[in-house]
Amino acid sequence: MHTGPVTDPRAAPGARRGRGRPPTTHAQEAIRAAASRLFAARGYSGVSVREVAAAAGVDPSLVNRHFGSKEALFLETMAIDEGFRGLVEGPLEELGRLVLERLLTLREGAVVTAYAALIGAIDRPEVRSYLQGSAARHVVGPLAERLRGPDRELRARLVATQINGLLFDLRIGDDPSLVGRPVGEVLDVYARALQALIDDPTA
Amino acid sequence: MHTGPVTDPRAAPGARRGRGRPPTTHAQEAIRAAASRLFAARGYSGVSVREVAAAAGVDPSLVNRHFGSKEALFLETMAIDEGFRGLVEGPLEELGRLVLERLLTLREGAVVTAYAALIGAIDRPEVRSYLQGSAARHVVGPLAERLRGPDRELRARLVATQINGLLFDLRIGDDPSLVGRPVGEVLDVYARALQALIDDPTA
DNA sequence: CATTTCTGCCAACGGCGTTGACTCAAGTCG
DNA sequence: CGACTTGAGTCAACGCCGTTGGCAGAAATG
Repeated sequence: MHTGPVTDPRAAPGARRGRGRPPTTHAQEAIRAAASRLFAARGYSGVSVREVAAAAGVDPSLVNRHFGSKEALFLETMAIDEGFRGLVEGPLEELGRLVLERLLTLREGAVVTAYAALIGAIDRPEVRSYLQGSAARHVVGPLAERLRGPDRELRARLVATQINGLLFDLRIGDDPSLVGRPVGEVLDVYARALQALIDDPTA
Repeated sequence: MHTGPVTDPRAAPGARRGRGRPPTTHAQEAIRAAASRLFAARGYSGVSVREVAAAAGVDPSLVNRHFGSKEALFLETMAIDEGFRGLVEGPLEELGRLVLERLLTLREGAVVTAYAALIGAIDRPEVRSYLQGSAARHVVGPLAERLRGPDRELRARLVATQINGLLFDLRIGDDPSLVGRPVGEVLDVYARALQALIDDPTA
């Protein structure tokens, strides 16, 4: 059930190879597209390799041949952490609000959907270490440098904790309190909590 | 490989039943004990039903006969939310600190271990709704009643979000920043963030 | 004692992620 | 050109998974 042209000459077995050839085949791209859609919609454990293969119109063993394993495919399609780049940039005095505006704008977008899927697969050690690294790269690291006052590293770490809490609750809340609520309300209230960690406590 | 006395007369097939009989059999208790230990140590997806049965010294099919399914057994052994009862009791002025003291005291205890396992199984819809209900019962409900000022429900909800964030990070942090650190440090810093939601913003 | 109830055992089901052997087209090079 | 290598795609199978249904037999019930 793939909509693309089945008669695409590139789909023929033993597709072109060589120097000038693109590094991915038709089947690889179909697998990646199907995996992105299915994992985002139903999570890691809710989608089987055979299902991805069927949606992509290929043999199940091709998935592991091209991507190594189900988990590697999952990380390759869901781990889009450049979406969080620059999350903690901006003036410190209003950074709490700024971070939340960015997160809630991202909401419903591919980045947050992917993060929800990653959170659902937190049992997997490799997913866990990816999330650790992502938080370190995009939140703790950049923020700790800019904070003033004592406990900079810890405060930055706990800002990441608050962000994780929000993303986690967007995940466990299928419809409820947070989602569907006017963005401004959540924003104003939670921004105070974030700002309490950003402000220099001795000032 | 069960250490208990195999010759325990109660272990004989067709153990006693009837009015005065305890509502569980030897096998049921062995399964429950093995499941508690294994799920707490390695999470939902890291433990198979057959493994629990082997550790309990019983046939795998007995697990589903007595507990219905793997997921039901998991919830029955890990869902110990009475451990969070009274979490948000105490004077509002220092409730942020008080809540964190309780949580970090619980840390390393069975309650937090079980919650880590539940968080790891957040993909399962029934686990998700259990966690929602638990937060509503022990945090959002009792706290919203006591808060003063605007947005009481939302502020209580976001306190639960912050608690979830902390528990989530205790889960994804296998060893690092938060765990192993002097309890007082995390406590003092994060308490400010919690208190920012508890205090009446108009006061 | 006859009947019901329920524990526990066994074998099997369909589905899972993954692997290895194989075919065959495309590219490489003597 | 022809031999060789490379890698995509196919097929069948492996071992493990959660779960189910049939069966034996002891305990409770009358």
